[in-house]
Amino acid sequence: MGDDIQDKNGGHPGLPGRRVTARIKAMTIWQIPLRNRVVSIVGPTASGKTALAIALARALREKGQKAEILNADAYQMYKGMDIGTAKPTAAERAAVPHHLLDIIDPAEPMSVARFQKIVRDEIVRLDALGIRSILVGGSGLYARAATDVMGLEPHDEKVRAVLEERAWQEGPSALFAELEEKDPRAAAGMDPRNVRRTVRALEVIALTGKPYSSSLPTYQYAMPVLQIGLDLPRAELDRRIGLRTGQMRREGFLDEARRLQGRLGPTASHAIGYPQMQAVLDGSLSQDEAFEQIAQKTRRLARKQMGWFGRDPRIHWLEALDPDVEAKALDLVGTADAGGFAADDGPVAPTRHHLGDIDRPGA
RNA sequence: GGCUCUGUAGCUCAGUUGGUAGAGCACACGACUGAAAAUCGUGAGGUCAACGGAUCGAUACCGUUCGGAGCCA
Repeated sequence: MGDDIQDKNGGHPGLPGRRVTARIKAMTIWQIPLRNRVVSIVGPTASGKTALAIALARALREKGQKAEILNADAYQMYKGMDIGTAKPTAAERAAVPHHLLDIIDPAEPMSVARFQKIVRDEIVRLDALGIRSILVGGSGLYARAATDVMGLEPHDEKVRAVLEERAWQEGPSALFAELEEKDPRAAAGMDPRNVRRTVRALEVIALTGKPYSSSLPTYQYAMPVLQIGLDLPRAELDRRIGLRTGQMRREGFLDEARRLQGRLGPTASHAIGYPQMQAVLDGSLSQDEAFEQIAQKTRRLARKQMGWFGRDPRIHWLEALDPDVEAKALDLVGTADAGGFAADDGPVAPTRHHLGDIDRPGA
């Protein structure tokens, strides 16, 4: 067998370049072949991804197709973290089957690699049943891990712990110096002060003996996918975030956090809002201050998400405020299924102004 | 009314024994492969409350005014 390990791992791009990509595309040999094209809905929090996904699933159902929703959000996978993560409501879940919600305990750690395995298994399982997966998520890395050619290198808790201990003892620059020596290319791609990334690079090198790819693969799908992005003006986004934060407060976010007290693991404890609620429970923060902080952090998250998705040239952007978004999304799916789009590219390369700087002053 | 403290970046505050200023957070932009709602980088913000005095030179010293806080009456 001439099976190439690199390939199995998702391939490390940057070597052969565009030409090979084009050939693979022409042959449509997918790393993960599917009968039903996956639809991935991305965009900032509070842009209406869940609502669009449900509307789309229903519209497809009317056309005699089967489509169900897969959660691609790291924090909504946790049981009990409902209000703070703006999990779809019971009514929404009743409308269309949702998968990958409430699948792990808050104490458990989540990771891109683990998520990649879980979603892909689920996508394949549903596909075999003739069901199309509609992915809904706001985390760029997770969305990419689900649909893109992206092989994750191994991981070992002990190796990492040793490196982290060293970073603590010897300082980050000592570790980075070692990385520069062992893998100059990886080192060139990251900041010496970013301990997290330095540690991971050295971890991979220690485990595989091979250099670490410090940069993300080029945009290439591992399966038939259509990505739809929801865009909206910043002012409107901020307004919605404010409203949603207020709603979380009214729905009892504080009580939810009280129930989860002391049970949040390394990943779950980083979810926006929970540390703030904990501070309220400790008495070190007032509720008003806490919710103001939550809204602020959520706004920042939204900016970050817009930046991340704005860079992906394959996303087909729709205006969230457009009254016809649902119909337009359905059209996109139809066109994609008919082979109307090149496998990896949208019809129009997205430009900066798609991403909500409409309300920029001056001009 | 008297006494004391106080007014520096959007916010909380450093600082200059007199040579026109910084930090954290927020904001803008960016990087990103097993914590990603993470981690990290870069940048833009200030007639140092106002006016006057002394000084080569004031945000800093002196005076007055205005605004805040506290104590005593």
